[in-house]
Amino acid sequence: MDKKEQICKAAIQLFNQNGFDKTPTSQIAKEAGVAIGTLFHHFKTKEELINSLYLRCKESMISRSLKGADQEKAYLSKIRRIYKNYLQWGMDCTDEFLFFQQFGYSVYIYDKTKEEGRNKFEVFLELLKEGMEKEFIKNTSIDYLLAVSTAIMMANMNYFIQNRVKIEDENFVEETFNALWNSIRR
Amino acid sequence: MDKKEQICKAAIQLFNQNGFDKTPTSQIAKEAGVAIGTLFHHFKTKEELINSLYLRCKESMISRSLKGADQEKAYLSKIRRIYKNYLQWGMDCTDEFLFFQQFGYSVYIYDKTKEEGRNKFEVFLELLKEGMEKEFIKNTSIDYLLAVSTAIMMANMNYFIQNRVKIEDENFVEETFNALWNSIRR
DNA sequence: CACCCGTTCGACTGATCAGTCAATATATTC
DNA sequence: GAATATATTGACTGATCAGTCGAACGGGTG
Repeated sequence: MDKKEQICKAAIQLFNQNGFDKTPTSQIAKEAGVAIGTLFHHFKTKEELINSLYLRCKESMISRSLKGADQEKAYLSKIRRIYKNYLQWGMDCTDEFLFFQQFGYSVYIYDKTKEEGRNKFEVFLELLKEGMEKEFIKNTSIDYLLAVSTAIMMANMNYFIQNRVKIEDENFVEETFNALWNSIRR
Repeated sequence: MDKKEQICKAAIQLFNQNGFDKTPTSQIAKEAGVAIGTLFHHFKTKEELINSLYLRCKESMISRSLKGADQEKAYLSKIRRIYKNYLQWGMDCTDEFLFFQQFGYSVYIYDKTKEEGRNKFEVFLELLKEGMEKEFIKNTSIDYLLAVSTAIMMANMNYFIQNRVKIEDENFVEETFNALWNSIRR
C-alpha cells in the first residue's frame, strides 16, 4: 500500500494513454486512490513527477537487461543475453517501454534528466568499446553505435508488442537479434 | 505572405521548442505575426493544427526522399539514393524531422492521422516487397523490415544533426547506409 | 502522556488558455 | 460596381488545472 508507488503506476498508465497535458494531476490522484495533496507531497511539481518516472523506467530497463550478462563468456553471447533480457523486460513492463517511446524525446523531460539517464548507459558504452577493441564490431564512433543499437532494439520491441509476438518464438527472436548485430558487427 | 504558411512554420518551431501544451495558440499567432482569430480560421482547433502539421511533414519527407529514385536501375542504388535524399531532407528541413522525432508517437496525433501517414509509405512497402522477391533482402515480415529501416534512418539522421556531421562526408554517409542495409539485406 | 515529524486529506484560488464573435478588410464573381 | 464569399482582427469568456494551505492523523521516542 505504498501510496507513492500507486501514484507512479497510475501516472505512467494515464500519461501513456492521454499524454502529459491531457492528464490532470487530479485524475492521477483519483486513479491512484489518493488525495491531490498527497501527490504534491511526494512530488513538488507535475514536472518533477514526470522526470522521476523517466529515471525510474530507465533504471528498471537497465538493471533487468544486464542481469546475468557478466556470466556469459563469449562477447556475442553477452550481447545476445542482454538483448533477450531487454525483450523480456518489455514484455513484463510494457507500460514503461511505451512511456519511453512516447516521451523519450519530449521537452518535458529536462535535459538534465536525459543526461542522467544517459549516464546509466555507461555500462553499454564500455561493452561497445570492448567489442571494438577486440575487433568484433565496427571501428567507428561509439556514440553512433549506441544510437543505432538503441534504435533497433526499440523498433524490435515495438514490433513484438504491436504484433503480439511471443518471445518463445526463438526463430524470430534470433532474426531480430541479427538485424541488431549485423548493423554493428565488423 | 501566405499567413497559413507562416502559422505552420511558427507552430513547428514553437512546438519543437516547448511541446504542445506549453505552446499557447496565442504565442503561435504572435510569432507568426497574425491574430488569434486567423489561426482558428485556418485550423478549427489546436489539435487540427497539430495533425495537419504531422501530415505536411510526412509528405515533405516522402516526396523529397523519392526524388529521382525511379531513375536508378540497380536495386541497391535505388535504396541508397532514397537514403541520401532522406538525409538531405533532414538537413534542409531539420525542424520537420525533429517534429517527427518528438511527436511521432504522441497521443495528440490521432490514430486516423498516423494511419493516413502510414498509407503514404505504400511506395516503400512495394520497394521492400520487390527486394524480397528478387532475394536482395531478408525473407521476413515486410512490416518488420519497414519498422527497422525507419528506426535506423531516424537514428542516423539524429546523429548527423546532433554531431553536425556534413553529408559531404561520403565515408560516414556510406557507413551509416551500411548499418541500414546490413540489417535488412539477405 | 506529550512532543515531534512525516504523511494524508481535499476544498479552494489565481492564472492560463482554447476557442468565440462581431466588426472590418480584402478578394472573387457576375 | 454591387453582391457575395473569404480572410483578418483582437478583446473577451468560460473552463480547466497546477499547486496551496491548514487541519487532522498516526506512529515513534523519551
